[in-house]
This record gives sequence, structure tokens and C-alpha cells, in this order.
Amino acid sequence: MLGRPRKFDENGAREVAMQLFWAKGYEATSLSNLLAAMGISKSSFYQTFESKHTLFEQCLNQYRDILVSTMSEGLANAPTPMMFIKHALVDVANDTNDPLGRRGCLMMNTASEFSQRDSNIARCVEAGIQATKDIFLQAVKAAQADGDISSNTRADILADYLVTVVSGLKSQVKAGASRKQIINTAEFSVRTLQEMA
Amino acid sequence: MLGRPRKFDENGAREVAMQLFWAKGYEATSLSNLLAAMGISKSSFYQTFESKHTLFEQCLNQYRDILVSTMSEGLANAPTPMMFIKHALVDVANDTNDPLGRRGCLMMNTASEFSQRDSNIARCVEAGIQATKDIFLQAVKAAQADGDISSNTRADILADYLVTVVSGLKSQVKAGASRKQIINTAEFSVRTLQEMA
DNA sequence: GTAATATAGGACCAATTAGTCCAATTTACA
DNA sequence: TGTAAATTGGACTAATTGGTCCTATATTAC
Repeated sequence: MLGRPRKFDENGAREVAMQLFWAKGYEATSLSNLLAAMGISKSSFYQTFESKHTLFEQCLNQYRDILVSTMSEGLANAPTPMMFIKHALVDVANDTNDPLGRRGCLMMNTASEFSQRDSNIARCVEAGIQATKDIFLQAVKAAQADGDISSNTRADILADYLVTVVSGLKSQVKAGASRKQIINTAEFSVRTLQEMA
Repeated sequence: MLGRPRKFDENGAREVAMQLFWAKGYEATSLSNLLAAMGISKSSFYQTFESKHTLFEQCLNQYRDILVSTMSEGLANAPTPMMFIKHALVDVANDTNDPLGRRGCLMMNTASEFSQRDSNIARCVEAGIQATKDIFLQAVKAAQADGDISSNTRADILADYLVTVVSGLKSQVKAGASRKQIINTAEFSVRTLQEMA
């Protein structure tokens, strides 16, 4: 290996950037914001990350990877698949207390901000959503096998339903809903799965 | 009345601006975009609407008023309250074919874009959501009286649930979901209301 | 020591932004 | 005809944007 080694942690800096994009959105996060938060100079930034847009795509992928692995572990470690599903919904209520603000979900925020004008980003968002849907699908099938959810409705429809409800809950958090509201709605949604014929 | 009368239609121009803000968001809609779409000069713009931000607040209020009155009429004219609820959900599927793009809901888009950094806007969004929730609440109570929805769950929780599901469906549309997916999810959500114990 | 690379910092750039101001013109009413 | 108001269009600002380039310095391996 030749030359002076990189002093800052590239992954750490990307993580910081991701948090910023998550909290403020792409356009509202200026280069100055990024440099200040990442603690590096403009020179290092462009040498390492090529452009703001490239960095954002990396952040989006990183967010998706973390989300997917967190959910997968959650499902694997949950007492039952049904408990995983319940936790996934009810846990959104904690977002109302997030000290970093009501940030929602980076993928859904991105879909809202500019998946309409950047097909690259749009594909990335769709892939991310599909990945989370697949985990829910796995959980639903297992819960149906356990008898916790009726098998009268196709598992893929229930997985779509779960993704939709989580999206909706996250949206409501951003729109100012109270913790109690989110809990009530989440718990009711869980009941709908349990009590459907 | 003194002086030269206004040549362009103020409400019409505001409507055009609303459509732009709805499709592109606040920041992504530049003044040039607005002037071109509204068909007026910069001078007329500032004389009539004070600022981009002021105009946006007016558009948000107008959107809310139209949404509320559309929903109210929909409920009043529906064969049954339950049919109104079903239509409100399933109709979101048509957003996938909107020639103006997958715009979502201006209020939710706004919540996502910057209700975190503008308390004025945040209050406006919350009021708008509350207004739609109230209409759903009315519909739910009526449907419970009709026996179309069980009275075992509090009507206000069901109203929150409906707002959440609609938000989620609109989010999914923006994120690229297919028409069929939206219909399936919407119809399943309706069934959850009908078949809950 | 030298080559190779990373660093910080600043000059610079072209474009865009929202917004102000002014001058010239048009349209109404009294 | 005169006054009040709306019109357009362009000049102009101050700020910000993402991005490039250059210089000087620091740090490593060979």
C-alpha cells in the first residue's frame, strides 16, 4: 500500500451522512451541513465520495442493509413470528420520542422527495421495500403455520398490508400523531390479523 | 372600485400553484416554475401573493378545504357509510394511473418535507389530518349504527386506523406499488373492518 | 530520500435561488 | 382628463448551491 492512509473512518462518515439525510432529506442537507457533520474537508469529501448524489445512494443502500438485517434478526430472535409482527408495528410508537426527531423512514422519505424524478433512486427504493416485504412474507407464512394468523388470506397480500400499515404509521408520526395514537392503531392492526376469519 | 382591475384569476392561479406544489414539493418548485405555470409576471406574483411561502400556505389550506368537502360530499352521497369507507380506500388505486404523476397527498408530502422545521406548517398539516379523521369518525359511527362494523372497537381508534391505512396506501403509490397491490391491500383493509369480532 | 497518497483550506466558478425595485404601459372609473 | 391601480419586463441583490482546482503540508511504504 502506497501513500498516506486515510485518517477518518469512511464508513463512520457515511453513517453520519445517512443520519443527516434521514433527518433532513436530500435537498435540505447541504454540502456544508455534510462537511460539518462528517468532520472532513471538501477535498476529502470529493476524493472519497465522488459527489453528494453518489454518497446519498450509498447511504440509501446502507440504510436498506441495516433495516433488512435488523428485521431479519428480529424475526429470528422473536419468541414467535406473530410476536415479531406485533413488535414491528407497535415499536413505531417509539419514533414519537426519538431525540433525533420524527424522521420517519429514509426509504419512504426518499420515495416522497424524489423517486418521481430519478429512476435510479426509484429502483433503489422499490428494491428496499421489496426486501422488507419479503421478511414480512416469511413471518406471515410462519405465523399462518403456527395458526396465529388464518390462512384464508394469501400471505403476500398480508405482507403488502403490513408494509402499508407500517408506512402509514411512520407517516402519521411525521405528521404529528401522539404516541398513544400510534400504539392504538398498531395494536388494532395486529388484532385484525389475529381475528380475521 | 379604483384603478385597473386584476386581469388574471387569482383563485385559478392559486389552483395551478397548488397542483405544482402537490406534484413536486415546496423546495423543488422554483419561482420560475410557478410564474411559468401561473402565467403571470414576477411583479404580479409578489403584489398578489406576498411570497412563495405565503402562497404555499394558502395552497395547503385550499387543498385541505377541497379534500374535506370532497370527502363530506362522498359520505353524504354514498349508498351507505360503509360504501363510502370502502371507496375511500380502494379509490387510492386510481392514483397509480394519474397522468399528473404519483403525487400522493399534498398534506402528507408536506409533513414529510418540512413540518419538522416549520411549526406553522406543522399545525396546518395536523389540522388537515384531524379534519379528514373527523369525517372518517362520522362514517365509522354511522357504519357501526348500521351494523356494518362491529361496535367492539372504539370508533375513534377505527378512524385513526383508516387515516393510517390511507396514508400508507398513498405512500406505497409514491414508492411504486402496482394498481393491483393497492387494490388488494385496500380491499383487505375493508374486510378487516367488516369481519372484526 | 522518494514516490504516492491524504489532508486542510481557500480561491474560484457558473448557476440558481427568492426577492426588490423601477420604468413604462394599460385599464378602469369618476 | 386625471387618478388609481394592475400589468410586464428587466435590472439588480445577496446568498447559496454543488463542484473544481490549486497549494501546502502531512504521513506512510519502499
